[in-house]
Formats: sequence, C-alpha cells, structure tokens
Amino acid sequence: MSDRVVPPDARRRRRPTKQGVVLSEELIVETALRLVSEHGADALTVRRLGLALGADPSSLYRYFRNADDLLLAVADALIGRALRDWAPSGDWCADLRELGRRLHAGALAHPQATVLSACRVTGRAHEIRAVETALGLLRGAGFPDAEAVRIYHAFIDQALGFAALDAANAALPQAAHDAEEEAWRTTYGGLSERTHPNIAATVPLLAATMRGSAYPTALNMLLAAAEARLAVHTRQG
Amino acid sequence: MSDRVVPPDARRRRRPTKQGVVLSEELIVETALRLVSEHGADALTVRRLGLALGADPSSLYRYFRNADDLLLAVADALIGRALRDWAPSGDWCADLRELGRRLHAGALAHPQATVLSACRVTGRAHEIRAVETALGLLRGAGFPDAEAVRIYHAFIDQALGFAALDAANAALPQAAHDAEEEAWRTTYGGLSERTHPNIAATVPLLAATMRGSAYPTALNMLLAAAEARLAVHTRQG
DNA sequence: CTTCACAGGTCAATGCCGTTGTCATAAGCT
DNA sequence: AGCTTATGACAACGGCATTGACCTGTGAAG
Repeated sequence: MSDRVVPPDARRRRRPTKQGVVLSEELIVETALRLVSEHGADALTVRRLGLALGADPSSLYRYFRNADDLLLAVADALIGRALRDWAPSGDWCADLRELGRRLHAGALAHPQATVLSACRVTGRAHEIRAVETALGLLRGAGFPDAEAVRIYHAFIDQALGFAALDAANAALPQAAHDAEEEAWRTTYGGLSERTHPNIAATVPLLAATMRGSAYPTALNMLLAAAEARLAVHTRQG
Repeated sequence: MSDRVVPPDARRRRRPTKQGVVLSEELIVETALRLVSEHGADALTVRRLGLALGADPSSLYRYFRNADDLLLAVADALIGRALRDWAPSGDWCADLRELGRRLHAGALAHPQATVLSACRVTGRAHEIRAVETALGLLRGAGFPDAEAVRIYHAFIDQALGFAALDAANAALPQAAHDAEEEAWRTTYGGLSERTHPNIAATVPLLAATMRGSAYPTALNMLLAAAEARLAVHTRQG
C-alpha cells in the first residue's frame, strides 16, 4: 500500500470529504499543529486528526505513507516557520547566533510538536535550506570544509537538543512545574552545608538560573570557541 | 486502581508465576533493560515484558502504577549505572569532560528510556550528587559563583539535550535509519552545485559526520570557552 | 456532450497496545 | 488449622496504526 501516496504536483481531483472539507497536505499539517498546540502531544493520532479534519482517518494515507511520514512533514513546517524572513547580515557569528535563536524560539513556540520531532532528519525543503545557509556561513568565514561540517553539526544538534529539552519542560503540566519549583526550594534548599557545600553556597543562584533556558549561554560558548578556532586557522593560512 | 501497587518494604509473599518466576521490582527493571538492549526500543511494551518475564502482563501493575512509572524506574537505574565508580582526578576540565561523557554514554545505552525521561527533574539522590560534584569542580577551578552556576547549567543541559537527541535517533526503528541514510545520499547528494554550493561541496563529509554524535565536539567547545573565561578571571583576580 | 479511467474518500477488519475488574490461590501469620 | 490478603491469572475494553476492497465524482479525451 505504499503506492497510495500521490506526489503533490500530480494531484488534480479536489474531491471534498463527506463533511465538505477539501484535503491537502498543507491543511493536514496545519491541522496537526493546531491539534498538538491545543490538546497536547498525545492528541496527535491519525484517528483524531481525521476527526478534526472532518475526514476518515484512512484518507490521510493518501497524503502520507504513514504516521511517521506525517510527523516529519510537521517538523519541516516548524523549521520553515522559524526561518521565514531571515536574511544574512554579513557577520557570520552574529548570523549563526540569530539562526540558533530562531530555531530554538520557533521550537519553543510549539513545544509538543518539537518533543515529537526535534531529532529527525526530514530531508524536506525547509531543512535543506537551513543546512545550506549555516554551512555557507561557516565556509564563508574561512573554516576548512571538514571543520565547517563538524562545527555545523555541533551547532545544529545543540540547537535541536536544547529545543527538545526546553520544549519538553514547557510542555509539562502546571502541576509538574510547581513540583519542580518546590523541589528546588525544599530538597535542594534543605541540604546541609557540610554534606553539600557547593549547592548550599549557591542555592539562590541555582534556583534563579535553572528556571530559564541555558541555551543562550551554551550558544555563546560554542560560538566563542568557534571564533578562537578560526583565529588559529587564519593565522596559519 | 492506583492502590494496586504495594510499597517495596511491605511485600512479603514471594509467590512464583505459573512459569516459576519470582517477580520483584529489580527483576522487572533489569528484564526491561535487557529487552530494550537485545530487541530494540520498540520491544519494551507491558505485554512483551510480561512474556519475557514469564508472567501475565497485568501482574506488572502490582509493582508499577503504569507503563510510565516503570520507565521512570528504568531511567533511575540508568543514572545510577552511569555515575557508578566515578572519582575526580583533580583536573576540573578533564573531570567535567568525563562526567559529560558518562552521562551521555549511559543515556545512549538505553535510548528508549532516555527519550521519555531526559527532561524530568527527579530530585533523587543520584541527581543531587551530580549537581554537587559538577558545581564543586567549577567553583574549585576558580569561577565566581554566578558564573559557575551559569556554566553548570549550560553543561548539564547540553549533556541532557544531546543525550535526548542522540537517544531518540538511536531509538528509531531500523527502517527509519535506512531512510535517513538514503536521504543523505539521494536528496542531499542530488542537489545542484549551483543552487546549493555549500552542500554540494561537502556532501561526503556531511554524510560521514552526521552519522555520529556531535556531542564530543560540542562538549569540547563548551569546555574550551570555559577555560578561556577562566583565564580572564584569574588574570583579573 | 458523453464517456470513462482513476484519484481519492469511505468502510470494515486486523492485530497490536495499555489498562482494569474480577477471581483464585498460596504465603505467612496467629 | 484457619484466616487474611498479597499477588498472579484471566478476560475484556477501548484506542491505536494500518490496509484491502469498494465506491463515487472529477476532469480530461474524443
């Protein structure tokens, strides 16, 4: 049944469903995003998506090979939204910082969807554009190909990793958040200065810092290290 | 039915299953770990676990509230294994590198459990010990408290983020992996040098590099940046 | 304007999954 | 020996992804 899916440009017959909805790849992906952001990651099932669209669940298999394929399409749509209207400034370091910031922020805007998809190679249009852009910035800055690729890999996976982590945190129910806050105050705050001197000395700082995302710090450190490496290359070159 | 679970110390009757197995929390967790490492992430279902144990699946609900509870227990066992036998060497940078390596490797050894649990703050013993240790390394190295906390946060979330990302990747079914490999070869390999010059110039490097984890690179860059910062502080101090 | 191939929506069925209400029984106490 | 109850087993429920067969209206060709 893998030949059920017809490539988008070969689609012609826009036949409405029983409930009068005209399906399309975009409509399905958008509805999936809405479903996830409104009712949580668990709400994204083929059946529920069919219901939300006003179509039989099995209809979706005309557009996507399987549920995983659909998920990849959702992930790519997220990347697309994050990079919309981006333009390079000429400063590779600032550009990478902005790119990272956008990817991370875009992912956080749809935490549940990110949790489901942050780690996948989609091979779709938006992802390809992101790869090309970031690689171009690094090679343009003067990194040798091998190092440009290595730094690109660290850069993109760090952005996705933090996105997944922070998204998972943002997606937690309120009760879990309160419990976390409480854990910092009581469990960590109650530790003895003798047994846990370092925690005891920094508890207020810890509680304040751990609440937010460490991604900006990590991104800045990665870029600082990259700049230092580049200085070595240009001195040698 | 949440009162089905009896706390471990209240258990007395060691009644064997039909197939002669005597269940216990530890045996269940260990069997779950074995199941995952032997037959892949998808093999960890309540039904399959019951089968592997020689017990009815519903018996497991005498020991765990639900499948998620079971997974958390598995994850907790993982943290314990990852930090077992660790001892500081005196070189803060090398120690942090080793700590990061262990956390990451431990998580990768059991991807499925990591994916579902990397983002939770447990507040348990092992986690507390890890916090105290890493903070101690940074403060001992000479970082001011505020910066030690910031760098610690970046360090630990980087480890967890990459662990989640790489674990999710490792947890993919074989078919998805093949598809990914294929995507790099055909989709990215087939891009024109004119439209995507940077990808075209580095495709072999990309395909080779993206297969592995970027965590070692990212960790080294973070530590390099930290060392550079420390040099500034000690010069000033 | 009619014809008709087939894209695409629908139906029904399959075999997984987690979970639970109920029952049977043996372990460990007195 | 008898009682309590922890704990294993059974059967059932509803939800899940997926698929094969069927049906219908679209839209191009003649």
